[in-house]
Amino acid sequence: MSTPTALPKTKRGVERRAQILSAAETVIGEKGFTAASIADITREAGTAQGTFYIYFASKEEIFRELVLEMGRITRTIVTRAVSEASDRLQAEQDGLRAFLRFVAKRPSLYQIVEEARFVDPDAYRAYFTSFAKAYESQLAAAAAAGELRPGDAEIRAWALMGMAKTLGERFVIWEAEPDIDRVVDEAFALIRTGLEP
Amino acid sequence: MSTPTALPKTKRGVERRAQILSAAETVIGEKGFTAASIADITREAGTAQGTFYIYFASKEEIFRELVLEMGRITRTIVTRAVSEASDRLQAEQDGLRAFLRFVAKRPSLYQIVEEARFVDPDAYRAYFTSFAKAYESQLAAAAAAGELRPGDAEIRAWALMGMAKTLGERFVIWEAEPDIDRVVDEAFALIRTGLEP
DNA sequence: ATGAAACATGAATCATTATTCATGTGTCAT
DNA sequence: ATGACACATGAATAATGATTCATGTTTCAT
Repeated sequence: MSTPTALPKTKRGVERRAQILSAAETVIGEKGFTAASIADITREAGTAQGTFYIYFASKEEIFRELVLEMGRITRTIVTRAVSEASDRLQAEQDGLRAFLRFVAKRPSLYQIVEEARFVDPDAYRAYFTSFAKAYESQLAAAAAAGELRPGDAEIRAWALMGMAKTLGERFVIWEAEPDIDRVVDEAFALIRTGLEP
Repeated sequence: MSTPTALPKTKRGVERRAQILSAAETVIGEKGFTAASIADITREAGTAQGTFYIYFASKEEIFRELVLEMGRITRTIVTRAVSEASDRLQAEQDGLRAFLRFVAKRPSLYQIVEEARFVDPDAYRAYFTSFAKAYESQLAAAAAAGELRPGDAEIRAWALMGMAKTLGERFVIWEAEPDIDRVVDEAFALIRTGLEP
């Protein structure tokens, strides 16, 4: 059922596992978890169906793996983008842009994280909570340093994450030719100075 | 397959249909679309399985119905809350509060709309797009009237919707005893004046 | 070079569930 | 009050697709 499958021990095994994982990203990202069958995944990977179960205990397990991968990548990308900023407001703008570019590049992983809400709620929560924790402490530090207007860092973190998520969906995923810079500029203006005239 | 089922013609029929719809909201809201079986739904409704197909052509059809219902209710609730506001900023605050209260009251419908992204993407898009259209025109009018700082109304609408959605999930759905007023106050402060000191 | 451990295969199994249907019972316009 | 239509039943059907397994083939430490 959920015996955590051991990692492969040969070079070939490592490659096969990666092939299958990548195929799963493609297929599940396109068709969704339920519609994507193991047969679809192994066909995409170019292996027999049984091979799947050498590397993953279940369809759920490979899915969780994809969510974890997505978490690692997103955090890395955003952290790197933000680390070069001179102040916190600049970091907000850079982070948003990096995130939206990532969504444009890997829309499938974006889809997968959202579907995790239903397929693997714990993984979903962990993904956002771990992101939010880091985000929150950055915001709190910046506010304490007077770089931001005072305010609740936790609520801000989630509000800003939600904004980014939905902008990514609407203006990147749904758009044939996303204009990321325009979205970043407008959204950042809102984040920076608000709606009040 | 998808012959749109005719509406019931007797009083009993109308009641049964409503029973089944309500049971579906409960069961699908709790277990999710895939895990919720027709048997679960009819058991909850207290009818035989076959009865389901007198009123709905398929599991997908009843799901779409629930998404549409959610759309009607959300629009009604938010529109009503907003219509009493004296200015647009006040409307933002009132609308957010009304939305979060609704989420607290009907978490199942909230879940269902999010799952529509995978089960019925058209319905999902229609839900948010129709909401966004109205929201956008309100924001545009308010900006033109000088009640808001100038800015792109479409991007603003989606950014604010995204914020509300995620705050609802994190601070209402995930929280045993949501403190909606606190969330509204903090989020509104962000919306009003932004992060800049 | 070689054999034990790893890996690969794909057809068969097995469980789950949406949907149908043949046979009733209830409703309500006349 | 009654018959035509609407509704109700739940067991049978049928499709789907995850998982297993018996039988090979490949790898690599020795």
